[in-house]
Amino acid sequence: MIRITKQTDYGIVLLTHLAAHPERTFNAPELAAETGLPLPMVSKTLKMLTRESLLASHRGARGGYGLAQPASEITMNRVISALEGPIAITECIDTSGECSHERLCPTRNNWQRINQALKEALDRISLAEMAPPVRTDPGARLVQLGRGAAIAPAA
Amino acid sequence: MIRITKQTDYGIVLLTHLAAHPERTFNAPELAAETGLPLPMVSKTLKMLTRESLLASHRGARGGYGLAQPASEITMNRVISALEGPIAITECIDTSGECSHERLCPTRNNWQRINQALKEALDRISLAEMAPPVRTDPGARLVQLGRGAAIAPAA
DNA sequence: GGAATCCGTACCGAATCGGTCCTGTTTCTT
DNA sequence: AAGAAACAGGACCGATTCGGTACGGATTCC
Repeated sequence: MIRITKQTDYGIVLLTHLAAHPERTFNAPELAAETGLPLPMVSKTLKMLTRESLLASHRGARGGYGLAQPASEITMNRVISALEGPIAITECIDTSGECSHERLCPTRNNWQRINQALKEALDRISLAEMAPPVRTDPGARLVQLGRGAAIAPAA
Repeated sequence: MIRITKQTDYGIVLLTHLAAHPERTFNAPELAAETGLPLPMVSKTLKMLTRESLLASHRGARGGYGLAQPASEITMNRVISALEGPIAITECIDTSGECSHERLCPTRNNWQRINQALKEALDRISLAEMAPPVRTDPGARLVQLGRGAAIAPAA
């Protein structure tokens, strides 16, 4: 439910990896190797993030990718929006005029309310917060089960 | 992006319709007619909402559906969770043990953070808030373009 | 007993997703 | 100046999911 695509998952993994090494730049094969993700997907995802200006790219030999901004200034809202495309639609959201269900459909405005709530929630989380601090205290170790990508408001 | 399915959209339309007439109960054909939605889908959606105990059903002749609880006590989190299924997974979220990416994947825990943020955002919106109050003041009329179902954190 | 109504489930076409590949274009190195 | 390294942009394909339909069964009212 309210699931993000695998590519978005990949994107976040890549971004956090970049955020963890701000001094370096990475090319696509390096990132694929270091994250364990399939190269073609990594490449595709990096392109997309660059187009949305979350990443800065450098072409040619010795080219590569780096964060376009400090990780603390990149919000998860921007990341997810960039990768999942601008909007998800059910039919009539962009038919910015009449709608045959108009009279039967008073919920329209309240979707904006939900949109807004989710948007704000994601805006409060920065990429810097997603990249885990390097833990040296063993007692504070977190349980890490694997890569997950569920956004589940399940109770 | 982070899109809900059409069925969830339908479900919310149906629930708000029910919430707007708490005294009545409706059978599936009535709801389909009054909301303008296709009957088979309406039926399917109502069943699902019943199974998740958001609706109370009554079988047999003169049967029908009604809200299982007051609209103010039903949160959008519950509604969406009920219709979109409990969880959306990318591979290894339920492989509750090892994960081959374990060392490469420090983001796992932070997904919980995002999950939690979205969950809380949706928990703050009740069904009662989605069903628009009957407006008698023309000056306060809202612009209603149609049915929409985008959950877009686009900036 | 019959009709109305909900319940479960199987099924199908269409769209989207995950993934690959190929052909540019740019830039560094020698 | 030439060639290699790396990004850029699409086209393409199989598999899954989504939107929608249909049918047989169970339950309750009249």
